[in-house]
Amino acid sequence: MATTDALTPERILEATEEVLRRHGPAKATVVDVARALGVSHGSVYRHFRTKTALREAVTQRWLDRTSTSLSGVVAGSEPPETRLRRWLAELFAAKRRKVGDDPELFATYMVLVGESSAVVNRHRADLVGQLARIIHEGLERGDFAPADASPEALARAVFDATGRFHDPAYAREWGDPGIDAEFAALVDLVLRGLRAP
Amino acid sequence: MATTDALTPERILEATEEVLRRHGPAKATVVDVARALGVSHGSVYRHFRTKTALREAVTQRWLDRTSTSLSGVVAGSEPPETRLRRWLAELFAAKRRKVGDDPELFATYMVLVGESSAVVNRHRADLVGQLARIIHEGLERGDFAPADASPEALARAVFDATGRFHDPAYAREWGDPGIDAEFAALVDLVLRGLRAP
DNA sequence: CAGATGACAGATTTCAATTTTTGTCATCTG
DNA sequence: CAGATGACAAAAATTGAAATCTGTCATCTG
Repeated sequence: MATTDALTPERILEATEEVLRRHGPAKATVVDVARALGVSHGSVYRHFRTKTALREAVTQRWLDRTSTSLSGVVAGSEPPETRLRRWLAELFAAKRRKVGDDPELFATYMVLVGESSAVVNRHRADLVGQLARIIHEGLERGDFAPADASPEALARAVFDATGRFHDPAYAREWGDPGIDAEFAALVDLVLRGLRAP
Repeated sequence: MATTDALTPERILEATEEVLRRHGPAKATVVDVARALGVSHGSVYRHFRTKTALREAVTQRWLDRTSTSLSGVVAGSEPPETRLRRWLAELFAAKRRKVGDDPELFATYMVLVGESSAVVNRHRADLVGQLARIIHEGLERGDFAPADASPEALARAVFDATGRFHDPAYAREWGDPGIDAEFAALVDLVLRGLRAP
């Protein structure tokens, strides 16, 4: 079978994701991954130097799926304010979906957050960069007030301000009643802060 | 000795705080507290039904010291915007001081946060209430724009938005370089959102 | 008799022995 | 000879027995 024969990083990531889904981050071992692929664990180590690197690669792929989907909103043609609202709403929705659909992968992600892994930092920087692009456009068009802060600093502030609705540390609260109203109130406040008078 | 003779809740709390400071939340036992007081652990249980109740009482007292100090800012005579800025800055400063000066009590507090204890919820409600009073006054005076949200909802939004600078989950980042600039940027954004055009 | 005590049962934690896992590498194989 | 293998040492996790801790309560004491 030519398609499944070669042991590629891609195939290993696929198998690792599956193993993580089944066993969770605490129980999943490299030997499990090797077994799922029908190879020895030594072969897995040929492609990923450590177990940590493997976990990070899986998480990165998983997080990138969110970034990619959000970048569609950034590239949209609606006015910046609308895109910013949609972007924040979609980020919140995506995170909620991730907890609900993939609790084990979400737990893996939270392990990396706890270790403040480079992967998580890159993901955050990615998202803040997307925000900065929307805000930059809003400033240029005059929709947003030219505050004395740079688009990057504003983006960071918006990201921080909405942390309760995307930081995994708060995942437990995402099912609370009233959470949507609180999200709406916060987004309104932040957007009033950005908007030109 | 009349002053130290009676076994009062107050004396127990004092001793518990000391034991927690020395051993941390993981190692401190009720027997340690009793030993520090020179009584049997049964006597401690006469005043606090469980070890959890004792931990919560200590934490509550500790958190109340912050609330009380902040309520001075709420009662001040400066314009609401100034008080809001000061209140947020003092909350951030107080939390930083707490981590630095009392790491073990801070760790105890974080245990309760993890258990979403009633004490922590009361503390949060307390703080949001203080914010709401400042915001209410600002709305009445016309300094803040009468958004379609209630002072309480606005207060909650402000509290959530500034979480990175008071939620203990972020304590690790409070020493990062640039944190003060990020705090300032976020406060500016939030205050622009509140301010009347 | 109000309040303290400490023996006690059950729950939890600790610690050391054992097992499993990680990561390396000399060897093998197609 | 590129890539896979599995034996191996060191590190980490698991296990189960022993020790400690929590919470109760019958008893004691000033």
